[in-house]
Amino acid sequence: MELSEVTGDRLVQILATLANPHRMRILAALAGGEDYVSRLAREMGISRALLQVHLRKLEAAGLVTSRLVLSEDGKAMKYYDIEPFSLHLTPEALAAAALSLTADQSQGDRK
Amino acid sequence: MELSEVTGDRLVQILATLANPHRMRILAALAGGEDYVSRLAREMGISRALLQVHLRKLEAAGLVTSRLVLSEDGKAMKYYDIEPFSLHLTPEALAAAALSLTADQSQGDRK
DNA sequence: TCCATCTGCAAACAAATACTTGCAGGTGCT
DNA sequence: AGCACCTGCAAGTATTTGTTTGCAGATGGA
Repeated sequence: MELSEVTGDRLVQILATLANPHRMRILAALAGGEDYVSRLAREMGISRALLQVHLRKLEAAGLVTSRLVLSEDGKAMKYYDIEPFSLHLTPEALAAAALSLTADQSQGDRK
Repeated sequence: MELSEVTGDRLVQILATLANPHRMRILAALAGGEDYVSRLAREMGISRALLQVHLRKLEAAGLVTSRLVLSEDGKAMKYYDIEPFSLHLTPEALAAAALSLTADQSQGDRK
């Protein structure tokens, strides 16, 4: 995914998603190869529920993908993998992205 | 500012700061040249108080700088300017940054 | 003096986020 | 049946973030 391909709104979503220690560490972990939820939670030392919440956000932002795999012993495992991206942030790039921010001037038109 | 120069924690701060429509538009406006608070607020159509809050965040993140200028007619004007940055975000780069996240595993050790 | 401009900030409220806890369903093995 | 795995999600609470409103101080000119 390239910066030139995303709208301002989507860029905001992506940046907000990346701006979190847990999610950053999750990406770091997945950078070493795909993994399934329970195991990843154990490796990171966080609860599965918490991990799931973050994984859902990462997936919503398009930063990771998931697939359900039936293991040999019948267990359903959900594997997550990184969706490659390359976002070169510069003042000019952001200025360009800002042009495609939705009309209203705040964040997600409140009321 | 380069990605390799910032710690994981600082990167989180920077990304969180960028992940906001108002602040993105402020940067876009400043990309066209420095400006002072009141004028910028008028141009953007937002309140001065709101703009100030966002400018403070941008400055705290090191994305803009400010200087107080005494205009000819004696008014004190606060000019803001962009602090150039170039952050190339990739899974690998984030993984590297994640290594320097502070020990605790959540966001800003709560209690 | 009154008005227009510039600045700054805090208090109060609204809304979005993060996290925990608890419950639910599934398989297979002993 | 009971235990060890796997999954999913919602309710409740704690915390952070965003925004408005209101006040305050300064200058210069009519």
